[in-house]
Amino acid sequence: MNDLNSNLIHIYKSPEPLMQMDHNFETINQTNNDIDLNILDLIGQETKEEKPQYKYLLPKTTNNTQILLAPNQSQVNDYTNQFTQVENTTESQSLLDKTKKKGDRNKKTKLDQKSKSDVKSESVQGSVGLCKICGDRASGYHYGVASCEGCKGFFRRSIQKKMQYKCMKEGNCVIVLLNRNRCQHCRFKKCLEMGMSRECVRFSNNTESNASNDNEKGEKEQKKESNTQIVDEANKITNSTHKIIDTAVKQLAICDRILSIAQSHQNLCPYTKINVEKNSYLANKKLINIQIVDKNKYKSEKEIMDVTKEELWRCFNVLVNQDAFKIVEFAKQIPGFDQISQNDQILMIKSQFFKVWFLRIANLFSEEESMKKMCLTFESGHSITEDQLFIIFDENLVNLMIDTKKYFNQLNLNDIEIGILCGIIFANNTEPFINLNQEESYTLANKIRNDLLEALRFEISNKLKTSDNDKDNSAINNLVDNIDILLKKINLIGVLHSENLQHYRKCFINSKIPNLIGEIFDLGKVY
Amino acid sequence: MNDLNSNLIHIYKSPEPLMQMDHNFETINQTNNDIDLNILDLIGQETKEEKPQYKYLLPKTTNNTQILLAPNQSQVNDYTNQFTQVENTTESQSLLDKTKKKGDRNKKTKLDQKSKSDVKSESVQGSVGLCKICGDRASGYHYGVASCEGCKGFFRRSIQKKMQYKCMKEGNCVIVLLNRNRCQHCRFKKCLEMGMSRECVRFSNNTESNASNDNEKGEKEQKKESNTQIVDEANKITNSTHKIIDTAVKQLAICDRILSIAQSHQNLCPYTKINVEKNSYLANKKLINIQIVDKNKYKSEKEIMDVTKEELWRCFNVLVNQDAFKIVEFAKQIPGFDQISQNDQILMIKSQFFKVWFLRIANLFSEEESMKKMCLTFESGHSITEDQLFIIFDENLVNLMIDTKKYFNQLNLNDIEIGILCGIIFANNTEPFINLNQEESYTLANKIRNDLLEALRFEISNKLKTSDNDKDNSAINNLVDNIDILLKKINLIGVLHSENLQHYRKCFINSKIPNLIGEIFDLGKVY
DNA sequence: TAAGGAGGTCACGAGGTCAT
DNA sequence: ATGACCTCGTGACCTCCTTA
Ligand SMILES: [Zn+2]
Ligand SMILES: [Zn+2]
Ligand SMILES: [Zn+2]
Ligand SMILES: [Zn+2]
Repeated sequence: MNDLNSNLIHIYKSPEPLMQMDHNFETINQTNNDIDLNILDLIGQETKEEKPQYKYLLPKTTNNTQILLAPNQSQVNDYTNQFTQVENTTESQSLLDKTKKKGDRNKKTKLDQKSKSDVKSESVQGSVGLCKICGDRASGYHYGVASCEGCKGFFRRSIQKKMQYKCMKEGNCVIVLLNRNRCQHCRFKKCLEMGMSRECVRFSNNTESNASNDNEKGEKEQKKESNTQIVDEANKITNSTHKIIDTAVKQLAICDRILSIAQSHQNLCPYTKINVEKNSYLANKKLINIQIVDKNKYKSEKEIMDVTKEELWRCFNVLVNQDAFKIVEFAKQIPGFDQISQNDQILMIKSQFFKVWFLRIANLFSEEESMKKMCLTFESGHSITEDQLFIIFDENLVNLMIDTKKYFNQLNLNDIEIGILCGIIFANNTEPFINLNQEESYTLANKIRNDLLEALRFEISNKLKTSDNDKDNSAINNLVDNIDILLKKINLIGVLHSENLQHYRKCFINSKIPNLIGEIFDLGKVY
Repeated sequence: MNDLNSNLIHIYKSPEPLMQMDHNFETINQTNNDIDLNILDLIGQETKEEKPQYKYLLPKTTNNTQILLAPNQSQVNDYTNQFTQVENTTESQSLLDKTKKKGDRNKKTKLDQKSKSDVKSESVQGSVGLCKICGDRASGYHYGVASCEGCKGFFRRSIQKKMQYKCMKEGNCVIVLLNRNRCQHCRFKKCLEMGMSRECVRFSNNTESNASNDNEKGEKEQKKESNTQIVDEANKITNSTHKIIDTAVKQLAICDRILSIAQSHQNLCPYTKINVEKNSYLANKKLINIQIVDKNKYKSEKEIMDVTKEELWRCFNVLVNQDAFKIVEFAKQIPGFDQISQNDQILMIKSQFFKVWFLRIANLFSEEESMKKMCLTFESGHSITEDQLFIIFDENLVNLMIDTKKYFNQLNLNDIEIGILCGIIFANNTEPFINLNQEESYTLANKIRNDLLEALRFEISNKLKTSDNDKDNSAINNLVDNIDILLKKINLIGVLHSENLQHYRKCFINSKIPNLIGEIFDLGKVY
């Protein structure tokens, strides 16, 4: 019967069965299974009744069909469902679980989501490599095998609920990231094949577990997969594609961030190039001039100076106060800023306010042609001269402001970059946070800062984009470094300014200070 | 009031108000609007009561705040919104909204007894926006597209039940919420157009901040004129990034398609290189030998030949029949094939069967060393020689088969490519469809074909990938062209074979033909 | 204490249900 | 047939716990 190479001999016996085959030849006769099948059985019945032309088994014989299609059989009609989970209704327990969980869900509070959006998956990546089951990025060794969160969870659930899966195809589905959810049976099978085991002792011995894994891996992989080729390729493509997508998504996020903050800035800062162009404050410049009418009232020059100084200081504050609203609003619109506790939002605004204010208005801190002096022009058109500034503030501060402004000019920043920088300055707060857990505020602020730095770099590299790559990078780095210097200068301005404030807090206690500015600068509170 | 360049003059009048400003200077006094504001008003109240230190307006003065933030105020909320994507419910929103939003952060805080529906609707709307198909409120991403429950269910039913719709108009009905139930055909069409697909399940899970953003962003951007520069730049980046993502997603879909069809092929075709290697049919080759025992029974040589021919033909059919089940099954597993109406599925299988069969078995249609003749080996190990084929079929057909086989060898296709090609051949059907609206079947078949061609090209380019790009493309194009020639040859085989069938239909009416093959080849029906 | 794996949590979206 | 609502599997993220 099993003679290799033995030819089959058909021996003619009688005309009725024209030819007769020897026993061996039965193997190429129709097997029993085949007898009644026709296309419709294979294609499956449609609900509507038509097509009498394919009449074999047209009446529903689902059972027959099931039996007859032995090999691939039970799924014939289910292939449509191949994405659904076969679901074996592990009833009672799971139902209980669910209802309970539902209760929990409602309890969910704000605490988690702030942290949720933050960290994302990046923390997990790296070291471990790829999931042995599906090729996704592994998050560590789970149940003895390097595997991803998905396969880990899947295996845990499968064991916990004692799931019984059934394959819709031949039980040899290829499992890769792309399709790992399409066949639970084969996924579970592969988990086992790869050596997953719930009993796997947790911290037995690293080397041991590694070794055993490797062994099993070796064995299994040999057995496994006629289609390693396919799997490898799929994994390769999937991974590279995911990388591309990750990058692109990240870019989109950055772009989104830039757009957001740039718009906020443009809308809330009257001193951007675009807004200045539109409104021409400079053309409407109105210099502030303070004259003491009756000088005799005062005993000394010094007293007159003090009075003048105080009034200038007051005017300055009134003018700054008008910007203050917008600056505070801008801070609030920084993506992520509102995640920080209010205490610390206020803290950050207070500590960084003057720096941001300066950077915003730097564009309108320029030389008055007629006077050859620097002149600071506000939105309302009122201007304060360099000389007046020297009256108001410490000499060092004003000099630093002028110096910084010059440096600022050299960098030739556009509105977008300035907007981002304002955000960075806010996030750069170095005052100790006062929230219950400072750490959280610190983390949040740091995230904002890093995100914005990333955005800044992206924006810069976009601005400087040319055909030459290498040159770009150095140019970018150069500009970034210079911006860093600028930030340091501005930071120093902030420091000097707050020193100045100390003086005002002591000397001009009764000055009428706008409330917002008063709060920001801690003025009018020291009685 | 608007004197350009008019300096403000502060005239000292009395010591009490140390200085007095002229009218103009009032403009740099606090405006009424500013009077009551402090940081907390701007930052917004936190629910817990703390911080007495910022006492201005600590009691909720939401209305005031609104009024006071006069200038950009109504937008102010918008800007904030743009980060959280809460749509403007166009109500008398304002700070109310703001506080609500804050609650909203914690997405499902049902503790807030408020109106459950409110919270829910907002959160739903906020997170995904509108249904891409009908404009209703989307309930999430379904089948890859932001869509409402209605469209989701509609698409699911359409797929599950393989519905065939027909448009009563021109097939270009506009689908909106109000009329979405008027024309199923166009609704389904729009679902597909918007990218709904069962295979394309959304993968990236951190769409929270990105995916939903971009569309709405786009709308908003158009409204803003002020900073076209930013918008342009952002749009440019966004668009290019989206293209990247689209490409990547498409790649994933292609990869999925390849994976799916390659696996089906591997599972259902015994003649793939891998399967042959595993099972070594060739080693078990059993030649079919038909001998007429009693030659005297027949009058002429011709009669004997006819008898032999019929028996060989019968054997051939039995053997092919065993493959037929798998071939039909394979066809059904072609992604998208089950969307076609059953009539036309059957039509396609019937018209393309022999071509696919040949391509599948081509690998085992090879020269028998001992005989120096071509020999066709089936899964069961039974073989049919070239000579026998010449008996069974027309000389032209057999010659073409041999020629095609040689050409096939030159191309050195791998299993994956052959699998995809089998799919392409099925989809290549040129017989007129018999479904009520042929157009639909045609469209579907064409889509399958194009998808598979894309997949084939992708697979080929992957296979041929080297460091050199240009060379690749020409190599790819070359191979694609050659495959095209192969397909044409195979097509001709199909044509010749069906001509041969005509003959058998007439001459061997009483042959016992396996049912499936009988139906596929329309045999045994012509009484 | 840090590292890292165990199990738990819950938003999300798949398919299902049933009053309309 | 439709779609609001339901059930439940999935996996990214979390906390807890063990071990070095
Ligand atoms: Zn995995
Ligand atoms: Zn499976
Ligand atoms: Zn819809
Ligand atoms: Zn229509």
